[in-house]
Amino acid sequence: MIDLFNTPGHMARRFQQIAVAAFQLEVERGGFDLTPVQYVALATLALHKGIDQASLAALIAHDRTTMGGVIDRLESKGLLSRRISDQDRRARELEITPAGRQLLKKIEPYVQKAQDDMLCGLSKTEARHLLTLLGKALAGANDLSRAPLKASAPMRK
Amino acid sequence: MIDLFNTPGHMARRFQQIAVAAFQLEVERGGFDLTPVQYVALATLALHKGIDQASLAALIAHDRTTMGGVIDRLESKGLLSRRISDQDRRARELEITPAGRQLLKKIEPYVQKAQDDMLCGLSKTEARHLLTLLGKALAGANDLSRAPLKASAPMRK
DNA sequence: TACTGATCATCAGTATAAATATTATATCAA
DNA sequence: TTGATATAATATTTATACTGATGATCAGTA
Repeated sequence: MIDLFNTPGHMARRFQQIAVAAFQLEVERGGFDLTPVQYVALATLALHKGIDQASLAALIAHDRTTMGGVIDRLESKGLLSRRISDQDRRARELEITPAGRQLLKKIEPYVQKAQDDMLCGLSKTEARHLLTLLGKALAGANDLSRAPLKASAPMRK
Repeated sequence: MIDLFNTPGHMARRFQQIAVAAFQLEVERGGFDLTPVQYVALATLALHKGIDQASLAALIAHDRTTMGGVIDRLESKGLLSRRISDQDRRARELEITPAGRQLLKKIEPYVQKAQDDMLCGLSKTEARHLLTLLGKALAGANDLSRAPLKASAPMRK
């Protein structure tokens, strides 16, 4: 019989569950209304002006279908704008709005606090060690998920 | 600016994403139709005959509401049965069916394989170390999530 | 030009996850 | 026993995540 509670699968789910809860808690404490995924998408967009949805999804290892909904919600909050690309009429060019940029700046300390919170049971050294091992595991198993992480925007062959 | 890709939050999401994908892949390869959550619920039920939904949810650190849907799907697959408790007519007593028990037995090697897959980037020693650190982090931050893990079924005050 | 294959976005469907409200039932305290 | 409180399950809403399919468009080629 498998010892469920010590499997990487079960621990992965718990860790993610705690990560989301910590994020929500801190961000709400700051008076913001933003989910973890929305934050990551917006923060990444801030660094990649004019990127399209599929490329953004690839950058943060998200499914492109899921990303559509995330973008919708960010757009309706006025945090980004979306327009059809001149170069490629299939693609939507995304751009962060001034409101989005301002939100990112104000929310950052709360996000940082949440990151610390979820590792509160570990020493500084242990925390660093955990992130290193986790990073190595992710790199090794990256291709297993539908939305593997790509180092940069997908190449045109 | 936060380095998103090395935050515990982002890594937690990726790790969970890969865990689910590895599980689906192996389980499908074995010809089964079961999600990770459904598996954990069923395997835990096998060890706790006659438990009610809320207690099962608490045992595996799941939200009560979410568990309702999971149970529904397991019931419709004929893997468990549900009846109103004699002791407490609010509660539904759950019991794994013979079909459920048989499925658990047959699916186990595939589940085990998935657990190995998601750590394929690590050596045996590193994998053990990662699980230890992850366990310690979870214990320290357990109370942050809405569905904290409880050692046993919730106590009656 | 017409064809082929790939890509971008979207849609429908299923499942997980949590928050909130409601209903039914228990339990405790006055 | 009654009234307050707690709990079990359900329903509803919002958000994430993936599968498979479709339509529009693009790039390269015959």
